[in-house]
Amino acid sequence: MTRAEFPSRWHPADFAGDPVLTARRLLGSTLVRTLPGGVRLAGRIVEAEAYDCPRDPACTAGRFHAARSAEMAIPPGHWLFWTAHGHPLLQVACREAGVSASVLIRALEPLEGREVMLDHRPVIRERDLTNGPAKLVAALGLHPAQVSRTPVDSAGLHLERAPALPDADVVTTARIGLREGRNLPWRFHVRGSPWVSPATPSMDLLTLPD
DNA sequence: ACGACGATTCACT
DNA sequence: GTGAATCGTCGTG
Repeated sequence: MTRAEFPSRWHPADFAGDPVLTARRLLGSTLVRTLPGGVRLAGRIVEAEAYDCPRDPACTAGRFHAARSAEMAIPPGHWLFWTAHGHPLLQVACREAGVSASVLIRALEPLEGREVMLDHRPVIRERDLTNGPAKLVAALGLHPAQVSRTPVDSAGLHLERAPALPDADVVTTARIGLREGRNLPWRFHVRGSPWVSPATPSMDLLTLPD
């Protein structure tokens, strides 16, 4: 029963460390949603960001994370949803329970279940299907109440591990949509992928302090 | 109870 | 590129 499955899955214990390293390492892995009937919706992770309180200005300066006790209580390796502008965003809790650290999955390259995803989220241009954090949640038909707080190797939503991408295939940039913490290079995406979020081009050229 | 504020998206110009 | 919609969360009264 405990023999390794192939392809191997990410397990909760894999998220006990630094969310920045984890976000980088997650690129290339596959996010799989298995519908009740057994149909698989899957996408390759091509963009991810890290959040890491309290050293993260995006959290501390703001009173934001501090009071979201429900999110902070989530143990590492479990799914959670941050909401912004009314949209639920899929993340994985990192470090340890009680600490607000996480990886935000920002974009996918659709691999399986394209028809169903298009049904969930009708779009004109195919590339708009999953090229944003709230878009991929909609395309996969994820509902926070059902998924939040479940482990990353759950039957309904799990992660299939891929070999780490070489540095040459990864672009590191500042995070998107923040006021504070813009100087931190905590966003990663697959170089040249047409499936990353539209905000990418300008961010690529951003100069980061050392 | 009320108002301000986004870890976004969409429709425009 | 600019601006509006949107709604749950959080701070204040």
